[in-house]
Amino acid sequence: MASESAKGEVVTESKSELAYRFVKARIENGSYTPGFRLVLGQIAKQLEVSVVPVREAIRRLEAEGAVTFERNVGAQVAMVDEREYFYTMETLSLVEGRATALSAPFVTALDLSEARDINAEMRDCLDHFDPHRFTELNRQFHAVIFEHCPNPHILDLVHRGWNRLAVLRDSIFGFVPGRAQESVDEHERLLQLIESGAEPLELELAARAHRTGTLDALLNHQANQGR
Amino acid sequence: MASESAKGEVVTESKSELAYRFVKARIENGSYTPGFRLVLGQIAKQLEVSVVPVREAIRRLEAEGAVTFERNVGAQVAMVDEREYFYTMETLSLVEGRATALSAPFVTALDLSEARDINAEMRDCLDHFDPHRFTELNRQFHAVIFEHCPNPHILDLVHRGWNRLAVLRDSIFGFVPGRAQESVDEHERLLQLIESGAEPLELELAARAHRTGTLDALLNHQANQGR
DNA sequence: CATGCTTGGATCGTATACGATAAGATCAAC
DNA sequence: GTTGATCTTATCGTATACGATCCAAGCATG
Repeated sequence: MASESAKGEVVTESKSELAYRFVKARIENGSYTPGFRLVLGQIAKQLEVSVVPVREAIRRLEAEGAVTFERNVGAQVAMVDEREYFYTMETLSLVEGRATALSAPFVTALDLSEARDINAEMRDCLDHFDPHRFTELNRQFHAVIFEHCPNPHILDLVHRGWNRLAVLRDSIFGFVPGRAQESVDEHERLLQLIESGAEPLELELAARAHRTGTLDALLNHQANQGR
Repeated sequence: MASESAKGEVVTESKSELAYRFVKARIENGSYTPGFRLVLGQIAKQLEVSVVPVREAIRRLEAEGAVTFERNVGAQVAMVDEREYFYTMETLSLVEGRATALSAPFVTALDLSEARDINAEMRDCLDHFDPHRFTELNRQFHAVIFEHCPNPHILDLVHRGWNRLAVLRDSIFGFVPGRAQESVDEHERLLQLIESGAEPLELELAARAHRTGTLDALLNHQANQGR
């Protein structure tokens, strides 16, 4: 009874969970790019676990839309069509808007301060030109607000959307000139709306516009580059 | 080489898939009600398969939000708070509206006719008072339209929402007096809009209102019953 | 030289087995 | 009779093993 808890670490992480986080992290940080083939045995060997939990992790990711899995053939990181992607982002903005409005009443002063810290660090990223970190912080920013969302189902829809977006994160996101600055400013405005107890609808529309703004900027940017 | 294909049946269904459909069907038709405990070994025995594919199926359902799974404790059909539920439906309506608008250009005359057949059968259900079948047909109706949705990610958000709603389907849905009739009429109107090549925005709003109408009716109904 | 068949290896799919965990039952002490 | 500790059992979590499947490379045949 002493030996297993002697590990010091929190004992609570199943192998399956480990594999899940492992693969998901690599997809999100771009090590595994869309189309990358995920071989169960390989991953299992890397993590020094058997294939069973790895398989389970992969199927979870499949259910989340981050990977595709074909019977007797194997899994690969989901491929995405950029055009589809933009529509998805826009639709996601509808859900995010709602989630923001629902969460607002439960956001504490501490959260607001934390969010402002994150936002400040995002400004720094603008100067240092660190798109990767910027994107990460952006996610954290919204997470601080959404973590209070009283409706887990809606929150789940948001997370699912994020998982999808995650696959292309670094290839699509990054800095669209000028937009990142706007984005940071809009964050501050969102916080002020929350702070002042704005009407849910006003918040919803503001949050929706925040995402839509990014989308428009992205499309313009790509159009200007002749895509 | 002869023996395995001699089964006549389509060989293509993994045990895991079998288990997945099995459990999901029972959740949807109400055999497994929210809170029902899903014991891996039991299900495995019923299906005459080992626990591994069952486990995989359960985790998939977990990722879809239909069941909850606690480490070393087990799985159960997801519990839902009705209040949360209504908000979820409303938010889902936003996504469904978008999905409808995106799908419309690809809906064929054949689809329209099929949809009308389904809708006619829904009218029959009104007479025979068959809520279960009505709900099933309702899902089919929308599936006929959505199957053309050019954006799999958005479609996936819709399906995920449906999966969540499925858990409570028979306890929440069913007939709200008068609403079912309206619903059938709105379906016909939606079909006409699609047929006439209406603007995407018009379609989106109409489809959104369709869902929202059901929600309002539901809330009123429950309020009148003193809930 | 092209085409179809055979064979081999890599990978997946699932069964079985066993250790680990948690929840309830039993029993002793107060 | 209540409380607390120990024990039992049901169930989960994962490793290992093996059969099934797919893919590609090589060979035979026209």
